[in-house]
Amino acid sequence: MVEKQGLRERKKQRTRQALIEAAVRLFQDRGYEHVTVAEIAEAAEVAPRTFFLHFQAKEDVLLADADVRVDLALQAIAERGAGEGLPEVLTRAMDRMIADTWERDLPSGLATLRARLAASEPVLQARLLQRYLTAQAELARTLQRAFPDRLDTITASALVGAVVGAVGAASLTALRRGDGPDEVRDAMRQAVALVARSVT
Amino acid sequence: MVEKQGLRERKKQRTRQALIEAAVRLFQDRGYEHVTVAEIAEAAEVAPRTFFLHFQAKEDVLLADADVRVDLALQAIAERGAGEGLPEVLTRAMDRMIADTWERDLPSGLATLRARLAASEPVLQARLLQRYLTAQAELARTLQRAFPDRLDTITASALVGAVVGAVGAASLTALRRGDGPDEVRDAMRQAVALVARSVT
DNA sequence: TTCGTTGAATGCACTCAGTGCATTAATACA
DNA sequence: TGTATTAATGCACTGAGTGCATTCAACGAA
Repeated sequence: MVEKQGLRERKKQRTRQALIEAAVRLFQDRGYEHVTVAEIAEAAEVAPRTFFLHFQAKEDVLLADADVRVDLALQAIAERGAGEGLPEVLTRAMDRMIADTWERDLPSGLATLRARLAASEPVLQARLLQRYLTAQAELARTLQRAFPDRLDTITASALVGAVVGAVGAASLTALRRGDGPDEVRDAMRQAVALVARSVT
Repeated sequence: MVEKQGLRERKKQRTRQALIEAAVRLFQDRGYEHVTVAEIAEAAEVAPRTFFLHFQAKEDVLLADADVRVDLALQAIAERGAGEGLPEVLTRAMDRMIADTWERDLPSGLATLRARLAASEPVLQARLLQRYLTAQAELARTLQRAFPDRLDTITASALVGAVVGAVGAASLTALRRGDGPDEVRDAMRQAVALVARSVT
């Protein structure tokens, strides 16, 4: 698993990591808006121009590894059991994503900061939800194919939009009021359950 | 209803409208990223600085009347009748927004333009989402205050997130496949109905 | 070991979004 | 009429992000 990459690649990753760590530290101290890209670069001991060699935009330094776990959800839909109905499949798919988020992102300190900053900075918030939106279309298509006689295109989109919107809003609200990992996870589950009820 | 406002206010609105129309036209012709604020101002025959007197940011020119629609929904919640339950109020609030969208945005092509631009420009997509999130929080707060014994903070957020997410996804899907105003409106209504069922 | 190739990092100059501040000129109002 | 507002403007500035040419260390083949 651990590919012994070349020295060049390792150096590149080291630079990238230095930028992330510098950014996180500075954001923690002074807030997202009050830190310039130039300052991040200086703290990481690279040229300002180098920052944009690794990240498309300032926000991306925080979202770099916050990948949307779409594959897990798609897989969960594919694993549909014989007698399983729509609400069960939907709930299982979302639970899979939530569990992964809870296990990997929420307990780690760095991820908590990311969540906190994302909850308070509109720009970050938007970028994060944008990723979920991109995933929505794919989820909707897969779900419709799994329940072709139950869902038309519009209903499938609406349903996925609803569940993603609900989970997003619930987790954001929980994070904003300072909930811990367990409460945030519960809020997300509650949101899924709410939407699942609409397709009983 | 038609307040005869002072000359100063009317002139201000005329400037604002000129900026919106110039922006829409230019965006249509050349795409969002390839139009500068300076060019919009020039086409509207005002100084560049004036643009930011009317809009906080470049993308706000496309969401100019979104605030009005949020107000419509808030008002609909406030007008809650004696025997009206949560699903009725929610449906009425969303219907009010949908009707306004259908009457004003869909025929003018503004909604289509917005959807098309948002689909092709990630930056714009992120910013538009950000605006919707802000509106969501306000709606959730108001809805919770209207049904304090029925909704906790998380459920209120999840519910509003669900309905906004559903309507957004449904309308986007309808617009993407080239539906006309009536079909888009019906798709949005269908999405609301879906979510409303979860709180019967 | 040598030498040509690759690519990460850099420097420079540039565009554009957005802000702060002071000023102008037209409207509102007493 | 004279005074107070305020929309619009001009100017100078910060900071994000890009295009381009250059440098130099790592790479790989002879």
